[in-house]
Amino acid sequence: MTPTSALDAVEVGTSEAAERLRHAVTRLARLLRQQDQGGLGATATAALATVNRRGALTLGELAAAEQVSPPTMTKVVEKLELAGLVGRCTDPSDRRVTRVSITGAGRRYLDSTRDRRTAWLAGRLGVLDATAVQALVASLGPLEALIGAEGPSMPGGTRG
Amino acid sequence: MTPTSALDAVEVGTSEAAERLRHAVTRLARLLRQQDQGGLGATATAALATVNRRGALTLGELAAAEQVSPPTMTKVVEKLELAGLVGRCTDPSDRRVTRVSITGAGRRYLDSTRDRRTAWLAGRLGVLDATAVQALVASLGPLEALIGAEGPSMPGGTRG
DNA sequence: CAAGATAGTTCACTGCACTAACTAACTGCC
DNA sequence: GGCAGTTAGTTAGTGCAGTGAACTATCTTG
Repeated sequence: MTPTSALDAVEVGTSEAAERLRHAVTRLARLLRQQDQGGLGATATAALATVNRRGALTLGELAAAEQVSPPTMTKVVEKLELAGLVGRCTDPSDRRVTRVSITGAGRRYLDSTRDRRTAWLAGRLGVLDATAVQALVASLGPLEALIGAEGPSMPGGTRG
Repeated sequence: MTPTSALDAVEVGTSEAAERLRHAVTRLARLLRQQDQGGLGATATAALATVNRRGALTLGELAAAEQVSPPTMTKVVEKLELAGLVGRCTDPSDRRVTRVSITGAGRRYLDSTRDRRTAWLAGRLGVLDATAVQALVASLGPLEALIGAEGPSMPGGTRG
């Protein structure tokens, strides 16, 4: 409780920053979800993007990657499969395991809807000045590190 | 469509940034929600914080501030009132209007749970290096501007 | 083959959010 | 002063996302 250094100030700042970040993220997520209506849903889209990025994954891996529980991912994949965007195949060596892979339609879907999906957010980014956008872009790496995501250029090291 | 300037590059970057931001925010929001379990819920907590920050608000103002629909806010305030954290009083000049104000218990609740609520996030912030934290802190303003939030030091001008 | 572990699924439930429809109160007009 | 129109909030009904517990099917080990 008595770190007589700059860390103390950082700690205080961290708490406030956490509070603001929490608030901002909560609301932005709600806005994003509202924008997404009529589509697959935020989780399904994110899962599809992850499958596209990382290739054939097991259902469990995908659930872990998207930080949802297995039952949730089962339903998400079900929906994606119904839409023809992913395929499920049983792993021949471990027949319990289901591997999920993206289909051509899935890839096309991601391509064709990327603009629409990001249009709202990109539009709002567009009205910010360059400095603000730069600040946001600069925060993406830290944000992904915070989540423990395996985004582009993550050195790993999740210590949870 | 032919902005022959740095704006073009910015546009391309914006789309990618939007995609990454979307993904990051979606997952971080889910993580935050998972952490919040056992409490009031993210929306209720955020609403309480807003009431604390901005003083007595009408239900509609609060709904707009938190970007939820009026019925949702009705239920949120109901819950908060049930917990004794806010009070409702009818505006004497417009008896349709309900003004929501925080109670002492509400203020105490915010104080006493702030650490716990932000502990997880602050903890994760803590393992990032100073540069990353700075980048995140620097992004808070832009993030709030993006949302259209009236956070600290926002010049107002909600154009909705 | 029996016993235990693991991957995925089904089931029943919770919680958050929405739209549509309703009530109560205020405003304006005749 | 009383009735049409508007505004604030609530109630009712619905959908979706996510969970935990229990179940099935498969693999592993003795």
